[in-house]
Amino acid sequence: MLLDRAEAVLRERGIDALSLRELAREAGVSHGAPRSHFIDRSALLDALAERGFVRLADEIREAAASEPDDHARALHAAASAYVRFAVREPALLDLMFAAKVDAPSQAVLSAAERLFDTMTGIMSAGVGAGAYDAGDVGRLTLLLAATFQGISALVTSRRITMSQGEALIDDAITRFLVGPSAGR
Amino acid sequence: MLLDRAEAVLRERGIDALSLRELAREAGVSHGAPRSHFIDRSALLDALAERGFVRLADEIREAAASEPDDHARALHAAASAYVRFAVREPALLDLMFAAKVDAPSQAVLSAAERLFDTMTGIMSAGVGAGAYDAGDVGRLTLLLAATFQGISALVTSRRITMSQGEALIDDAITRFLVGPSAGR
DNA sequence: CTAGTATCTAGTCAATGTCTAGATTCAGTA
DNA sequence: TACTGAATCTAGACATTGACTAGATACTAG
Repeated sequence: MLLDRAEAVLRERGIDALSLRELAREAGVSHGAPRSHFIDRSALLDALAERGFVRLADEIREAAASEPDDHARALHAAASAYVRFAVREPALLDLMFAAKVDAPSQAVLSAAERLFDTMTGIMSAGVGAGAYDAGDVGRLTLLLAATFQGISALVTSRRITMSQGEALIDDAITRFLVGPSAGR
Repeated sequence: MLLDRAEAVLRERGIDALSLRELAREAGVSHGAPRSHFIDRSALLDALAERGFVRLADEIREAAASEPDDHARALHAAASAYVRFAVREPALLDLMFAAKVDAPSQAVLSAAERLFDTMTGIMSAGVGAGAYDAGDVGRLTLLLAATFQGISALVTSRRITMSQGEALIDDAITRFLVGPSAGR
């Protein structure tokens, strides 16, 4: 599909190299053809971001599901999956969390919400395991999302290496699981 | 200066609207004139990112300095300054932490390092106050930087509101200060 | 078979980044 | 003072791109 090819360009050569006309050329169609599918370049970018959220949500859900009996390990697996996604698709993650001047599209917003819902599910498993109170899950999930995204941003912007990122994950999750009981 | 005007365009209309030719027009010079100062559009963007890091570092240093006697309040002030910067300059912050396909320029890297050094200074004050061990400062500063950046990213990408961001700061710092003593 | 929708073609336009040759300005020096 | 060299700017050119349009073509549902 057109989006697959666009995603590959994004991955290999960054967002600046992503051109509607070049995608059309590669696909062997005329330069106006993509317009039937995406009215805008920004519509294409939105579609890419949307797919990115869905894929990222899938990957961390699956990672967490690989450790159903140990909440700490599940969190760790999810975080690791998040950072690995960031390393694999840095430009896409950038796009997903780009600062838009106008409001993000509804499709992107709901895809982002699906990611957040997935993370909420992972965190809720911790309630059953006694890691936190049910009433704190919302706030804590938000904090977890911010932490994952922050660590990933440091890695994709080349401020730290991937292995430093992994170490940060350890620190973050240790702290995450220690805090709630001691915190109040 | 040219960079001031570029920063204003970035703030008001986003990175896509930032055009060398338009800057030249506004400055009343020919379209080729900016080339004497910036060989590339990306060179201009790098210069903007560099300035952004310097300004952000100044702002959080000053914020933390306003609470010299209370480390927790200093951290809170720094975090709040960070998020306020993000709200004021979302596109600039995006630029500062953009995922580059090639390595970031040396100038940008060292400006980013100055921000990190500033945060290290703030954290080091916590050692004297007994909040953490000196040996943990490096790792904890990295985690703090990731947390600030993550919260800011959620705000600038419109996933959460600014006041939710402020609440997240509270949670993050509470957790940050509780963890170290209990964590090991 | 037909009507209507989806997709594609081909042409056009304005805007942009980049490059180049040459003019202009200006500070420091012989 | 006169000259040199660097910094800055001008003006023109070119390829590329996103956006828009009118019209052709393919495809699907009734």
